[in-house]
Amino acid sequence: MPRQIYVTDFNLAATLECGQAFRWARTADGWFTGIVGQRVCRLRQTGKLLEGDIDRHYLGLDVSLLDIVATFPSDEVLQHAVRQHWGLRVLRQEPWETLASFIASSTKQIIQIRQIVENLSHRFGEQLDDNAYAFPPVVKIAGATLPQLRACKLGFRAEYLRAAARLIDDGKLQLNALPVMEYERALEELQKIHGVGEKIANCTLLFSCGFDQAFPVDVWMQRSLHRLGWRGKKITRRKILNHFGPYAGWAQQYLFYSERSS
DNA sequence: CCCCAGGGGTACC
DNA sequence: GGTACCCATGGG
Repeated sequence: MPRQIYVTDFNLAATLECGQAFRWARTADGWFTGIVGQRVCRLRQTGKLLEGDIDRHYLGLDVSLLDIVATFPSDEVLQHAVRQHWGLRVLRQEPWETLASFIASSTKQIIQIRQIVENLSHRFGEQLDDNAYAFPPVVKIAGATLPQLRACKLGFRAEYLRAAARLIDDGKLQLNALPVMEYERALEELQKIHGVGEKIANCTLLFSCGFDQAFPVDVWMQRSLHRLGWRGKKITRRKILNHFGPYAGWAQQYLFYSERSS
C-alpha cells in the first residue's frame, strides 16, 4: 500500500465527512484517523498530495469522477453541489458494518449513529490499539443479549440488529452474494430483514455493494428533491434512475452533503 | 417542554 | 394504494 501518491479529482475531507462512513475523525494536525476492517488508518491530503494508508479501492480512487459526473443531469442544484464538494467519492465499505450501521441509523442524528457504532465496537469488537476497536463480527452481535445491545444506545433498533446478525450467521442471508445480483433483487433480499426498508437497503447497496444507482431517500433528500422541483411528484426508483442516470447514488451523495452543509 | 433525527412495522382505511 | 402512530434516545 503506497504511503503517498498524487491524486486528481479527489476531496478526502468531503469523502470522509459527507455522512457515508461513521468511523473517521479529523485530528488537530490535519490527519484523519479511521478504522477500516481490522486496521487503524491515517490519511492526510495537502492539495494533490495524499499521504498515509492509501487503499485506492476503498477510497473510490479506481474510477473516473469526470466520467461519472458527465452522466449527471444539468440541474443547477446538483451542478452547484458538485462544484461545492468536487472530489467527493463514494467509498467501498464492508457490507456487514455498513448494514449494521444503517440499521442503527433510523431516526438518529449522525453524531448519535457514530456513538452507537463506537459503543458496539468497544463492547463487542477486537481491540486494535489503546483506543481503537474493530467493528464487531456478525457472530458477536448474533450472540449478544438485548440488554447488552440496548446499553450501546440502540434502543428499539437492538432487536432489528440482532435479528439481522442471526439471519446472516445462520446463512439465510449471504451478504457476499448481493454485489453479483441484479439491483432490484438485491434490494428485495435486504428488505427481508426486519427493520430494513428501502432506505437502509439502498444505503447498504450504494456504500458497500457497488450499486452506483442506489439512491437512498431520507428527510434531507426529500428537501433536496423538493428544491430540485420534484414538488408533488411521487419519488419512485424508476423516476430517479431516469432522471439521475446510472450513477444516481453518486448524485445523491453530492445532494445530501450539500443539503446538510447549507 | 418542544421538535427533530440518513426509518420501518403495524393497524387501519 | 395511502396515513397515523408507535418504537428509544439525545441534540438543539
